[in-house]
Amino acid sequence: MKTYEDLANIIFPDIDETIEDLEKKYPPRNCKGEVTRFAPSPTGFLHTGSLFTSLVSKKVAESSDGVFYLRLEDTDQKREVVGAKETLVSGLKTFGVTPDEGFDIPHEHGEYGPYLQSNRRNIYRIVLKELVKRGDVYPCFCSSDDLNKLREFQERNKMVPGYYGEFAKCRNLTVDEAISRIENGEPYVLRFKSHGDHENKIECEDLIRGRISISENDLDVVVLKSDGLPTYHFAHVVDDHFMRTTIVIRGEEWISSLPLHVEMFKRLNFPLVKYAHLPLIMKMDNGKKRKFSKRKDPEANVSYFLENGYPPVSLIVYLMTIVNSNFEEWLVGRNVLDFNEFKFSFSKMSLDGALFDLKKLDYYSKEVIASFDIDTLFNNVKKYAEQYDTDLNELINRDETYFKSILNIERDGPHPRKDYAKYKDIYPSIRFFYRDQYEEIVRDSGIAFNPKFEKTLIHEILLESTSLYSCLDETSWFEGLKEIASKHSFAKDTKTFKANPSDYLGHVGDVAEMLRITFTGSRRSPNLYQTLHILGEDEMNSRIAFIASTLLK
RNA sequence: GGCCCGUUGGAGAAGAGGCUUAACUCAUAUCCCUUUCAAGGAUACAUUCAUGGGUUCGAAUCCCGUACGGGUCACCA
Repeated sequence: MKTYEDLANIIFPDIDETIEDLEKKYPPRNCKGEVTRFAPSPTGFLHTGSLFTSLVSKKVAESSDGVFYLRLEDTDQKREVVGAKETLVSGLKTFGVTPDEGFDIPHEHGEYGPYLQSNRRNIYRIVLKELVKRGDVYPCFCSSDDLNKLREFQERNKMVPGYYGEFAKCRNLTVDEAISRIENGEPYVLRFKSHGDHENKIECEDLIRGRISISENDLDVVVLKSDGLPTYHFAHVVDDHFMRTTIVIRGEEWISSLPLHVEMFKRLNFPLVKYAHLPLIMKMDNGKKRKFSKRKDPEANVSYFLENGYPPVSLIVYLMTIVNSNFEEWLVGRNVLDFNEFKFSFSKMSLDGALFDLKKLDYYSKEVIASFDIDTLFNNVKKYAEQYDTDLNELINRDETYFKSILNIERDGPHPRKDYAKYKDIYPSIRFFYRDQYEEIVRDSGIAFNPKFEKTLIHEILLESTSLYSCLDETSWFEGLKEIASKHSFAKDTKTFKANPSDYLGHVGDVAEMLRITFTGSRRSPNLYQTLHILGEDEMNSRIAFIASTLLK
């Protein structure tokens, strides 16, 4: 007659260490703050929702003088994607949600590692060995086929599906039988023997939701898969205990497995961590709310924002508006770039999923871009262009100083221009500054002067305007423009014109438009005077001559 | 379907029994400013808090039911 101890030794012949040893190896931290973590699995890109979760985790640690670490949950090799680890690490860095400790490339850092779950195999096996000894974990030889049949049977009979109670066949196997099947080479998994009863309710405390009452877990879940790696549930309990996490911050989708986790903590005699379950970020789809989807929503991938040239802080600021409801009010009257000084609190967190609002992102992104000083802006744009925007990059490389002066139009003063929500918007609106591009614009879309005015008149005004270049400042330049306008029977300002429209051909605005179209090929452009001086006198004259010649054809 | 969580304007939301004529931000609309645009300024936009009932002198706020939305039921996390 064999014992659980024999079983444990057969399953884990190489394990000598105990939970006790692990407790000594990973002692409680001497850190007064909260210990939080971000624990993604390397199955693809950095998800916008994950960024949100990690942002909150980072904020909580930061505001309590604690630790925020990164742990990679790579226990599902089938889903693992090459390069995903790097993407995750670099993603966090570019968004400024940098961990204090944990997984990193090339080397992880911290005293509580390894921070890559596949390297923690032995830790799980040590804990598991003890659980087998205690009879809390048992081998299960059911095939996925058996499991499917069980499930179908349960569904047919309208029973709760799952491996539990009387349906948990392998839980009642004798130790002798289990041992002989293992020795026969039969594949098996390890399951946790639940003591729970579905009829009993337990109360769980959630930092955001308060008390949640849920039925006890009664499922004998798999804790060790046949490939020797643990499942999420088990790894979560072991890792967050030995890495000394104090608050587990994760998505709302985990609430339903909370009873299982609570039961495991109890049976392991580990003090229960605190939990905070975050609302999911949602998306409107055909009038229905649903959670962000990897496949359907490009914005679910954080790189969407990078590719479009949103400054990373813009996304973070936007996410902050969802994180805490009082953030926006706090921000009023402050510089957006000071967003980091905001104090996070769980109580100001909403309970239901927010719809992702691109328009609001754009609004804050304009604020962010307008708040950058010109050098920062220039460097950011340059980096963006190098990576994602070849057209823009080509223009920048022609002459950086020239490009910088374009970027800097109307950025001084109390109300800097806010025309870009993302760097992708830059190229189409500034390319007219470059001669070849300008000619392309004129060729492709033509020159559309207001047909109200005679071509000869436009021609005359254009030629006269060349003398204005020497004006020393914008005021005198504009005065000069008014003189020209007035000379040709245009009102000097809109008001005068509106008072007696029949007395005039038009107003200065019409005259300015002629110049604007001539220089930029468009009726809309940034400040004309500054534009003119960036182009330079020669270029101005050349463009006037170019357009003027077409007028007299 | 079982279980869990949630429900205040188009969106994010404040609100903890009387101070709410429901804050603040985005969006939208109109007006002002203005040589165009981007801004900036002003105003408007929920007679009502999913719904039905209850508790109370008094409810968006407390209780119960209903509806709706979301999540979850894997050897995925």
